[in-house]
Amino acid sequence: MARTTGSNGPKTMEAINKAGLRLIYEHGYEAMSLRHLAAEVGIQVGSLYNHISTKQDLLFGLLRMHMETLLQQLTLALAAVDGAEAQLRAFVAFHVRYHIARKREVFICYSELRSLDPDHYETIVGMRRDYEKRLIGILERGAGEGLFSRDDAPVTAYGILAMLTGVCTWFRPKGRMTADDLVELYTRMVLNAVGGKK
Amino acid sequence: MARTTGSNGPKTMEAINKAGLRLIYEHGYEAMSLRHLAAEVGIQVGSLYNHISTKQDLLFGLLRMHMETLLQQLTLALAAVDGAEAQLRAFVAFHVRYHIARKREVFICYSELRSLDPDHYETIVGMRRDYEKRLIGILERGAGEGLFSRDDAPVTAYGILAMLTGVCTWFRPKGRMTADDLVELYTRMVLNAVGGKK
Amino acid sequence: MARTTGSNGPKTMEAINKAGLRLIYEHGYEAMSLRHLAAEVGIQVGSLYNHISTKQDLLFGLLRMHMETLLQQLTLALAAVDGAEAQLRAFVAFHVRYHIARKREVFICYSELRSLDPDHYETIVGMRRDYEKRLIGILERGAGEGLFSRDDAPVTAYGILAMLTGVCTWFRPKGRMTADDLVELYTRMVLNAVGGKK
Amino acid sequence: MARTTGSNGPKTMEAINKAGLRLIYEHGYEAMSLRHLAAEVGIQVGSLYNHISTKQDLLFGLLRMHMETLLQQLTLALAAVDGAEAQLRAFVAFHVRYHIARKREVFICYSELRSLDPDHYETIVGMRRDYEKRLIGILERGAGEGLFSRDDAPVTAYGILAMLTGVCTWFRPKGRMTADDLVELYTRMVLNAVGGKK
DNA sequence: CATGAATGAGGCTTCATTCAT
DNA sequence: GATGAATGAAGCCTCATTCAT
Repeated sequence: MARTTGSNGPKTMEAINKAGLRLIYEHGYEAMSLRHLAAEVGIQVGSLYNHISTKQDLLFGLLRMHMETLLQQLTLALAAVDGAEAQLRAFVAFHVRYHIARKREVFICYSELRSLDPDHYETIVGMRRDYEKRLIGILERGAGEGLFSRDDAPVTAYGILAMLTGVCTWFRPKGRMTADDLVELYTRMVLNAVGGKK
Repeated sequence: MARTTGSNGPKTMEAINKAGLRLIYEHGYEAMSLRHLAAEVGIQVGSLYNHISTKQDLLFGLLRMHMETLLQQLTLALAAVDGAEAQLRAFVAFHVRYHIARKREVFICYSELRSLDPDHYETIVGMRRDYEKRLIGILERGAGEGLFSRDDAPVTAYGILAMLTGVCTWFRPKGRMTADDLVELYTRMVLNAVGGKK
Repeated sequence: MARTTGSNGPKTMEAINKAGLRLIYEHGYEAMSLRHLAAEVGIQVGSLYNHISTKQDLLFGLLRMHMETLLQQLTLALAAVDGAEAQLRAFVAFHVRYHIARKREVFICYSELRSLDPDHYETIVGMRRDYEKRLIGILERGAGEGLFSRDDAPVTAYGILAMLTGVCTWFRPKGRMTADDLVELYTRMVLNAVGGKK
Repeated sequence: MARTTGSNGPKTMEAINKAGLRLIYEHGYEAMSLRHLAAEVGIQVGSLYNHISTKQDLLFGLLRMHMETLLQQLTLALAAVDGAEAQLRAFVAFHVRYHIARKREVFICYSELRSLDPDHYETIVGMRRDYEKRLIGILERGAGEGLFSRDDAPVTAYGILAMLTGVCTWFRPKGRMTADDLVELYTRMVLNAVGGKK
């Protein structure tokens, strides 16, 4: 499949990352064999090692790149707006859209954490915690301003994140609902869920 | 660990299920070897086959048993109450408590779906769909009675389920929050999220 | 080759050791593949692992067993005689005969030291040093009694050992010389070499 | 190590030989990878092939160069003296000093014989036999003149060679003994060992 | 019911070598 | 002369599964 003969260095690396992402998503890291990956890229198994150092490194590379992009883009998305409510809206919209667009990266970043070496594990989990702290911060600011409920902010955040992240499990772009509809619905649900006034 | 030498038939099967559940939870189905499992149970690899027919069957057995229990207990929990709101409260309470108590079964029932043979996959996914339908039914009834919002019930249900199920990822019994606190908080959040009056 | 079908456990282990010894002797540890070894034994490669834990362990097992036997037999050989000269004669006779009889074990015990893991290396080298000390002790006792020269005993011992050990490189049982002839000649050379009177 | 970037042709070849000698000495021919060698030289693997034709050729080149030098130098050393005893003394002194000075070349010339292709093997072994014949010749001449014992000259020679060659295994320049001391001691031992008068 | 030895496939990784640039 | 990407074979080792005892 996808034989990119005559491909040069960078192209091959890119092809490995792309195919690797898909195969890990579909079969899981443990279940994906490098044989399979190489076949998908259109090279010999041994040739993979001109581009990656180990199978583990391939996984780590994918997850780290994902987390870096995620954090970067979130920063951009939140920089644009002021006020706790607007920021919560922006967070929900960004998170949902990003998770729909990159459902495979997101999925393996959760499901394959346990396949990481201890060091790599710590790195990724640390980045994830940074991400969560952004939402927690918004909730706390909102609660401080009397906009949101004063419930435990981390636990509230975990609930919201789980709910929003769930979309990459079931959302289908051609389903009953558009991404816009979904963002609107989930924004309303989240605002209601944390709504202090009432 | 758990070397129960001299164990007789049913006890061994039980030990296999218990150790299998833990090992699959900790390492994943693909990454768990029968050698590992046998060592944990305290028997030789070959002896496993006096109790299970294949590795795949062990997984399927665990997942099916889990889903059967889940559905059964949900039925009991919902049978006790009347009215959409009370049923929604009962659902949230049941789901959260059950997922906290059986986090390993719940986790592998999501994460190892892809490790199932096609037939087994259909069976388990079918049972899961039954479970989801119970919540969807409650939401629709509540919407019909004007208690809940009239948003897309399945999508709303998916959001709620994802949020509630998330607890088995992060909840620690000795953490800041008791299970009761958590149930209360999440019940409120869910009711707010679907609350139609406003 | 050498298909011992229907062979049971201990027999297989023995066959592995025997074939392993020969192959390591002929090709060297690094150059001997487990494929090759398994074929020689008449089993599949994977089946080797029912008897050995790693390739390294196979090597270590062979070397340790060799050194243990060597030390044991030397003790027996020296226990039978009294006096430094008689002991030196006994040492030479024992060493030459043993090294002729077990030339393969002896050879790999020198040549494959570097293939051992650090721990295993220390163990074997330690046993070798014990062996050398026996000869050094005899030389020192003899020198003390005025029978042998008073030259540096360890260096003298190394020279003697190298000379005697050399036999396993070139001695052929059907050659010009019998083992008895060889023992006689080398005994005389060694006694002359260390002879103090003069 | 030894990264001599910008090295030109002959220098690179020299660096390859030097590093190759050391790596083969330390790890063995089979265990030394060209990757390892290239890294040591400071070039890429592929670049090695601008200087050597195969890995086997690298080995053969090292061994042949060693044997040529050895034979040449021996000729020089023996040309200087007359008489069997003086020649034996010269042989011992030369052999010990050379083997101390070039212990790595000497060692691999024994240990890696088996790694040579049949043709290369014959060439090197032939040169070795030439070398041995020089000592055998001396012993026979000495025996003919009544200076040495009339024992089997080749076997006597093998014993002497083994003893002398052993030095490259254990001799340390900063040890208890200087090279001069060693030459003196071993010369005496050898003369005693072959001494006919007595 | 448990054992341990066997199978055959397949896992990740390294290797010597080639060759277009 | 050097590079780096590719090859294809082979390395050690682990796997799920079977079966005679």
